[in-house]
Amino acid sequence: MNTAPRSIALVDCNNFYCSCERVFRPDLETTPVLVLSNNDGAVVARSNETKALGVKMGEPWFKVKELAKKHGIVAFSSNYALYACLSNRVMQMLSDFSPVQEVYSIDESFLDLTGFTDVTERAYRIRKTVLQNTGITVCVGIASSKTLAKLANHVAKKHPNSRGVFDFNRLSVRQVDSVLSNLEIGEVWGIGRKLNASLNHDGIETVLQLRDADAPRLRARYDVVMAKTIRELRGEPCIELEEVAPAKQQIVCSRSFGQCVTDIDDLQEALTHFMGNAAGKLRAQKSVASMVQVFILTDRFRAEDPQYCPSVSLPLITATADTLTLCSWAAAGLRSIFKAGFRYKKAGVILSEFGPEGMGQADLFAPRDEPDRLALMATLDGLNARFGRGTVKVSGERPSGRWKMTSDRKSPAYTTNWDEIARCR
DNA sequence: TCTCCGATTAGAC
DNA sequence: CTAACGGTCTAATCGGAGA
Repeated sequence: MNTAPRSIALVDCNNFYCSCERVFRPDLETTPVLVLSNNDGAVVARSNETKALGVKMGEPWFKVKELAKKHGIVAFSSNYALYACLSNRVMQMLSDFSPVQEVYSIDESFLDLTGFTDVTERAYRIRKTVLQNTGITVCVGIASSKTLAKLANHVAKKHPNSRGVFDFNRLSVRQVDSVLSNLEIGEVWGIGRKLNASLNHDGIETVLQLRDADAPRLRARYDVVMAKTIRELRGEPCIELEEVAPAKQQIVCSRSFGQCVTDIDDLQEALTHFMGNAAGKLRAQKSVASMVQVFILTDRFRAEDPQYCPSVSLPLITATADTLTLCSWAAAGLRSIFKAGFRYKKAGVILSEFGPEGMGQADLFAPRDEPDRLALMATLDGLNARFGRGTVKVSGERPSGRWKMTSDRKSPAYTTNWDEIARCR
């Protein structure tokens, strides 16, 4: 009988986007830094110094701007190419420390360290290796379930004397209770704002209280996810590591515009651009889609403007991943919902109802995609992979770019674009 | 009554 | 100088429509 607990590690990069920006700007090591969402809308990452100044996650940039100026906070537009590149390097490095890895998000990996005799040492080596090779600091939380590993990571981040590693498995039962009694349920993976308030209302405030709550009663009041969370808090692993990411069921590409757009041709141009992006992702996972959805939105924050947020669903007879075909469906969709006289702020496309590429779907007599069209798409994907996204794209005639998002504070593409590296001194 | 669907909600990052 | 609040994705649940 094997009674040894699992050792599941959650490795999480600290202030990831900010850390990425600093990798190429060591002069900003002690300067407060923040990173903005697409369209420079809201704060999505803060360095420790910025957090200390009271800047909140998700705060709109226009509300922070004054404070930023006053304290010399350096703000960056988000540079996803840079973050993805550094993420890949970090994840690759982490894979050396365990045969079982789940890349959970752009800055987090679960690693199964069960069976290693030197789990804590290994965790410190992970930290050291990633820091030395990329300049990015990570924290490691370890426990017998993913939910507890996430909590352990939170403790490692918060308590400097942990030196970045915290392992529940090395604690006595009493010590675990003590730690859990000092954590609020909002820190638990899966407990968001609504559930937090609702549980508080039932008198459950600490993680210890949640763990020891009457499970059947909570199961009745909440859902199966809550039941799993409680079991995981008790140390019983019931959420397994997913080593291979399952294929997406839906691919969305949407953006807010830098300025409002009134012209159907501008919306068309934007949708063509978004569809190029979405179809590329679709082909990357070797799927074809048989549903296209298109939506356009006015600015909900301008209460004085008339609002109009239509969308349309277009079921396709023939599933496809061909950008040109998908773009013409998107264009048809747009024509069917567009009304002049509104100020549109956002638009997007959604692909869904996926099937495997090359399978022609259930209807054997349905028309197939032209083979030379497939070859064209393969060539396009190849060029974009080799020379960077956007090297080759479908042309919406008369490109105006009036729909483009604001991104005034973007760092150069250090790791992906040679020209921009050269420009940066 | 059962099931399937779309829309809505909640959560994560 | 103004006005200014992100993008993707999954799972659960619920109510209505159709079998």
